[in-house]
Amino acid sequence: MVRTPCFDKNGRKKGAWSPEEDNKLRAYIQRYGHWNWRELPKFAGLSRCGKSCRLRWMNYLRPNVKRGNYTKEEEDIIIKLHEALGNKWSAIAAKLPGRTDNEIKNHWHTHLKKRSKQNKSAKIKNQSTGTDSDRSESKADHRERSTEMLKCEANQEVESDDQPCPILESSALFQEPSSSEISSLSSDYAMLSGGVNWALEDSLSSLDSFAEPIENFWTQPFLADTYCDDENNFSSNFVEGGFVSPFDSYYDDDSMDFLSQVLQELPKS
DNA sequence: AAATCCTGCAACCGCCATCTT
DNA sequence: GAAGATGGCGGTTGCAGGATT
Repeated sequence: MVRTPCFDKNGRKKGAWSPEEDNKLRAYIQRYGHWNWRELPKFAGLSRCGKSCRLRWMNYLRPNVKRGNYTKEEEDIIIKLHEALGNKWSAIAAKLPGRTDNEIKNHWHTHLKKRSKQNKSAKIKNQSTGTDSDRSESKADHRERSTEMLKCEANQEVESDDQPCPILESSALFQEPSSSEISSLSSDYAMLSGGVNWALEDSLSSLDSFAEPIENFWTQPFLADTYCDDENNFSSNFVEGGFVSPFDSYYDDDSMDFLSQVLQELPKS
């Protein structure tokens, strides 16, 4: 399901990421943050382009990225937001904590696009005839729709077992920084994650072999700016009893208003 | 069992916006 | 204000694995 690794003319690797590369990137960003995506691969010991590193981090490695198993609520929100915003995947992703724009885009194209079309056409039919629209649909349409409905039902069953908490709960308790804010927060995650140490320990040994000393002019200003205040304490903005504070909302008021508006418009189930 | 088709998703590419010099 | 550098976004592609023939 992934591209086979290869090298471009500059000798930079392309294609699927190996676990070792993941570990290196994760360990580096957790330690130093991503101060410059273009330069980062050099310092992290990766033969990748900066864009590739950024994408890998944003879509796969960064903390709190939810994977798979979209809830019905999430799907409804995506459809609603897509109606309102169009293909503004990053804007849509900003309203769905833990979901990346790429993932939402993929999910839209593979699952929701069809469903959205069907909803729209059903609405139009209902408006034009005012009667049961199912009778007029073709066999092929019906089969397609039935399959989709079965899929939805199956998903819901799984979700009810595994993920009882819908999006509302995650919004309130599982605050996710926007992609731009991740930039400055990633380093804090690194320092604060504590129990969630990922493969840091494993990777640091290899990291040390190439990493410049801490006095390196690239890293030092970054560390000073983002990790600590003048007293070498962690920034009080992010620390609360050793965790990222849930009370500093990563969303502005407009975002939250918009989201609650969308949620209110969802049909009560 | 083999061949072909289909699906899902990770990753790449090119463009545009913003920032820096 | 211009030019270059960088980050971010959306569209698209490549490919593994499952489904179907």
